[in-house]
Amino acid sequence: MPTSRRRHDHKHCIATAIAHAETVCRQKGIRFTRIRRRVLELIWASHRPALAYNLLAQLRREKHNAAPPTVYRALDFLLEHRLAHKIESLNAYIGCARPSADGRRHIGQFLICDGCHQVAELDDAELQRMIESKASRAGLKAARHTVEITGRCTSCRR
Amino acid sequence: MPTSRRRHDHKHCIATAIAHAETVCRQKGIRFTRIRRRVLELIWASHRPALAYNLLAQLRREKHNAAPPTVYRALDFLLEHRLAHKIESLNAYIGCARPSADGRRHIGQFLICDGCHQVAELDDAELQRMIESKASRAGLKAARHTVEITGRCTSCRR
DNA sequence: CCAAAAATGTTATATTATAACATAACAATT
DNA sequence: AATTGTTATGTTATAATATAACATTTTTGG
Repeated sequence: MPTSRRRHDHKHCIATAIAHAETVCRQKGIRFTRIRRRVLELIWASHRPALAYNLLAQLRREKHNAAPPTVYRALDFLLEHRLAHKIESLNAYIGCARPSADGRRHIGQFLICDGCHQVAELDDAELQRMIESKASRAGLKAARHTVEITGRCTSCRR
Repeated sequence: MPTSRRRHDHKHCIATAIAHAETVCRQKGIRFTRIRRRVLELIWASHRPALAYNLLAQLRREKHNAAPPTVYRALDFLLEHRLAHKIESLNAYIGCARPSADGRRHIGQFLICDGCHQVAELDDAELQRMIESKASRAGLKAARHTVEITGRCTSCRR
């Protein structure tokens, strides 16, 4: 759980994520609009997964006419381009911490702490290979996977 | 994907699952009531995950006053005692195919076919060990995990 | 039987997500 | 600058998933 290291410079996390998103969007020729950018910033406000309606409430402070589709469309965009991920077991959204600048297929695995609710992302090729291999042996050609590991992080165990 | 084998005797699946549930409940001294049994039977009607409100609609045919809590309570019971599992990426429920008669902690992994929507369950110790080890190395003591692998089963690839 | 505990009934509502259609902004071309 | 197609956003309504809260019934164990 890298994010539990004390006093990490979180503004730097946000800035990096946004800069990366800009690069990706420029490269792909897709539009990083104000709404999409703002939603991504709000998601990155912490290392805890954000709920869609919380994002909406925050967005509304600045943008009175924001509605559910406003947020869900932005989320769909961010998920599609892997700038964010959905944590299925929480129905919540988190910024992608393992951007792959290249077009490589990226499938994360998530570590969720029960105590502080922080989430860290792995992108472990060995684990992915084992998953694909196990699936294949059972007759399924894996296209993607959801891996969410829940427990207690080091700080929360102290 | 074992369930895609031709003409498997599905009534046998159901009967086995119900018989197992009876055994488990007797052993644990918990109550396998009519509602709980019926919901488990409905879940086992196929190897596809069942949606809670579909279960409710079916239940209502026989039990006019069934309401959302009727189904969700039964589901909670079945999940708690690991007679069923929730597929998080689908918000749907499936019967547990890997009953452990002993009290052993059982955490499944799921194989989901995009084509026929059937789900098979693994209970792979090696995979679980790798997951726990990767989590541990990243500073998380894993307590449980959600592993849902999506792709195409053998029959659907033909 | 009686009291406590567990399960179910009942009503209402919270939370998450999408449908459907209208309008606006943008981009490329003339 | 006007035209046109495309993408993004606005807007209203509603679907789908899940739980809260409290009343009543059923079961269990003394």
